[in-house]
Amino acid sequence: MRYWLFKSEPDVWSWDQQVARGAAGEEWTGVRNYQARNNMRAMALGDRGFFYHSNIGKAVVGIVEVSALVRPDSTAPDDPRWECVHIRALMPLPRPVPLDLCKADPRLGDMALVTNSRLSVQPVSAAEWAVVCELGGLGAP
DNA sequence: GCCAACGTTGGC
DNA sequence: GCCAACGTTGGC
Repeated sequence: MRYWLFKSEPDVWSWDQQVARGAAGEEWTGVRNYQARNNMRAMALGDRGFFYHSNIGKAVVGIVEVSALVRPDSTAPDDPRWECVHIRALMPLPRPVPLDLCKADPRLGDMALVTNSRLSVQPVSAAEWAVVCELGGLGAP
């Protein structure tokens, strides 16, 4: 299983809205960046991802799961370049992990969230995944 | 609201 | 294929 991070501005699409979709999940529309799209092409069913609130909040707030493989983005019907996966909410982080906490943690120095702030769909390493989960109050010993 | 960083577009 | 101009993202 691989790990990812999905960014959303909460006034456009928030964690609460994602949760409200339940197990049905939701199409992750709107990505118009090749790197981000390519990351979605690399996703497998059941891959996990962080749900990150950009702009407002600036924190990792929850965990999602890839619930449908990449397919054409329904919001770009005339442009076959753009594709997206579906994701569903699994659980919130007991404590949201703010961006500045990620920046301050030396173990996350290479995380794309820290080094490439403009990429909206990012890969997360297994080590980074474990650190953010720990900071968020999940799976601590 | 500003602006730096970055990606994309299009003229040459 | 280069690169200047432009647009967008997202932190501050």
